[in-house]
Amino acid sequence: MCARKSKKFKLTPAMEDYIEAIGIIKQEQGVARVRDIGNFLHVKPSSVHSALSNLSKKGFVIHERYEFVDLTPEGEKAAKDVIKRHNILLSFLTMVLGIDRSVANRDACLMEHSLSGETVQKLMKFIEFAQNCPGQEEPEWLHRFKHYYQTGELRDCRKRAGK
Amino acid sequence: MCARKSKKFKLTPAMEDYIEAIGIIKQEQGVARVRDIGNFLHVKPSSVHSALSNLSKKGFVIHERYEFVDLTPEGEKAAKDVIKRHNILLSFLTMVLGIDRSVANRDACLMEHSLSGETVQKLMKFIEFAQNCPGQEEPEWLHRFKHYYQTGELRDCRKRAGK
DNA sequence: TCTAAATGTTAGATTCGTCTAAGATTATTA
DNA sequence: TAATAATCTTAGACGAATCTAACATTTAGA
Repeated sequence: MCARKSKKFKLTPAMEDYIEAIGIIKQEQGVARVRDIGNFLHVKPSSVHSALSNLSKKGFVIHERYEFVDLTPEGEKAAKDVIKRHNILLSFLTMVLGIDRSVANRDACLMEHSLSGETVQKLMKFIEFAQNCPGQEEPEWLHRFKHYYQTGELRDCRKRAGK
Repeated sequence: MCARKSKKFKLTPAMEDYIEAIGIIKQEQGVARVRDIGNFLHVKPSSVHSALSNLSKKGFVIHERYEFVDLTPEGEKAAKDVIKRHNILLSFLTMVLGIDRSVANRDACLMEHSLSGETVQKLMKFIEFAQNCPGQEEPEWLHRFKHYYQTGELRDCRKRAGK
């Protein structure tokens, strides 16, 4: 339990952040520049540069001197994957737990690198479950949770029918 | 969104891991030695040593040459805090999402360093809510989620009474 | 067009967390 | 108790991720 040294991830959290940033910036602005990435991640252009040359060697980004930054197909795939993890966490934190969006975003940014595939899957299903209960804006159990959170009071959690 | 460089944490994830390990080992075996900590975290004794001298300078651990390792009151507090975050995540992953314990533990180890106070609070309440629904081993909504997860089928999520 | 501002790159330093290898100390046991 | 085993410490190296400061290139405006 709690071993240090990940092994599991080919990409470090930092590298995932760069790839994610490039994906988001490209999506928002069409192209990504060194400066944009630096602003997005709050690091200096020189840091971006060294990260990019690393990711370039590893085959995730394309970056010619003084040019725009782009993702390779593998980079695109990685970006989509991190962004998905981020959004799943964000949805859970805001929709289910009712956490403030900015706090939720910060937490999601940090946690998005640590989720196993299994957890991503199940969390996604859980959010779907919370969203898809038909015929209402919010399912009853979630409403009850919010009530419990605010008042500390557990209202009728009646036994389920079968079993 | 997604700024690198935490600023927020006085303790790095690595340092939190060391403190947590010491707390757990002390709790299980009475005393913690360099070697135990190294085994626990899968790092070499020399790494433990340098971490300890760092934590010692910062006032979280007490460590005299060739002696057992101990936590200062501040270290105890920090250990309790991380362990709590770990356990909350573990409970959520296993009990609510139904994730395999070993996977859940691995995820919890990585995520435990990234939870804001607000998220810890709400997640704890959520688990209490799932546990404390009276008169049953598992609340109905959780049962429904598991059904949904296994079959993809949403059973009657009836409208809640009021509102 | 040519110069100033913006942007990008390079070199070199720093911090963190790890390692290996060698030596020091403590514990065990023959 | 003396040799051996286990444990701990030190020294030095390395990779990752960042920074600052100086320099190069591109872009845009006068």
